Amino acid sequence: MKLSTKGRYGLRALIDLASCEDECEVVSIQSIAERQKISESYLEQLVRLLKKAGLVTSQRGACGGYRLAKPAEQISVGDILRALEGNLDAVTCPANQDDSGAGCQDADFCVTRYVWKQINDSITLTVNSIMLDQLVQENRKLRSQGKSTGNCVN
Amino acid sequence: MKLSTKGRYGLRALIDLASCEDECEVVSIQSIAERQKISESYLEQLVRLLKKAGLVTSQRGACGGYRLAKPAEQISVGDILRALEGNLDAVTCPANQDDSGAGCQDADFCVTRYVWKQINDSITLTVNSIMLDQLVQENRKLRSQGKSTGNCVN
DNA sequence: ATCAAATCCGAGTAAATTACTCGGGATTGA
DNA sequence: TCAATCCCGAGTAATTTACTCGGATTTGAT
Repeated sequence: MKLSTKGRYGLRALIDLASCEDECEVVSIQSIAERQKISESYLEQLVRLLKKAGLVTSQRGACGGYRLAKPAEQISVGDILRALEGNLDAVTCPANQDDSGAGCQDADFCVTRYVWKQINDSITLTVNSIMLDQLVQENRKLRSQGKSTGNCVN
Repeated sequence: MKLSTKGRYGLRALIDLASCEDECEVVSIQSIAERQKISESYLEQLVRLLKKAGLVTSQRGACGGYRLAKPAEQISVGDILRALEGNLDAVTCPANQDDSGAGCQDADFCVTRYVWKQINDSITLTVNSIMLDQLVQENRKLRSQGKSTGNCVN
C-alpha cells in the first residue's frame, strides 16, 4: 500500500522539469538528478516511462534534454503516477478489470469488491484533480521564500 | 500501491466472522478458512493481528474460536486494514510522521508533500467511512439471492 | 485423567518485487 | 571528430510478501 520510489522520484523530477521550462530550452536528466539528488541512471528509466506515456518529449544529442509534451495545467498527478506506477488501483479483483463480473465465481467473495472500488475511486479522484502547474507554482513560492537549493541552473 | 493479501484476506475473514455471529457462539479459524478458501495457518496469523488490534477476542481450547470485540457497526474498514497492513499512508515522508517538519531539510523536496497528504487523507476518509455491519448486511443480501456457498456451517 | 480441538507463537523460506547499476548503442551540436 | 546527451535492455542485491512448519498451551468432553 505504498507508492514506490518510481512515483515519488518521478513526480519530483517532473515538477523540477516543469519549473525549469521558462529558463531552459530543454532540461537534461543530469541536471534534474543533481538538483533532486536522484541517481542519474535510475532517473533515466523513470523519464523513459514518462516519455512513453506522452508526458514529455525529448531532444537527443549534445545539449539535448526533455520538455513537457503539453502545458503543465493539462497534466495531472494521476497522469504522472499512472505512467510511473502503472495502475494505481489498490486492489484489482478480476471483476473490476473487465466489468463483466467474470472471474468472480463466488458472489460471496465480492462483498469486498464494493470496498475496493470505493478506495480506488477516491485515489483516482484525488490524483486526477491535482494539476502539475499548481505544484510548480507552489514550488516557486517556496523557493522565493529564501530556500535557494533546487534552483534551475541547467 | 497494492493492498497485500493480508488486507484482502483479513477483511474477507472478518466479514465472514461477523456474518456468523448470530448462529455461532464463537467462530473457528478452520471454519473461516474453509468457507473463504484461505490457508488455515496463514489466516491464523492474520487473526492474530486483528486480536492484537482489539478487534476480536478469542476463546481458547476445544470448541474455541473468535468473536468480534465490539459491535460490527463500530468497526470500520479502516480499523481492519490498519490492523492488518499497518499504516495505510501511500507515502510517509519524514515530515508527515512527526509534524515538526524535521527530516525535510530541503523545502523544495516538499512540494510533493501536499500531494501525498491529499492521497493519504482521501484513503483514510474512505476506509473510515465504511463500517463492517454495512458489509455484513450486503453479504446477507447477496447470499439470500441464491448463492449458497459461504454459508455459516461452523 | 486423557484426549482432541482449538488458540497461541516464533522461526524459517521460496517467490516476487523493488530499486537500483551497468554497458553499450544512436543522435546531435560545436 | 568529439563530447554530451538520450536510448535500451539485461542483470543483481536487498527487501518484502506470502506463506509453511513445529510445537506449546488451554479447555471441554468422555
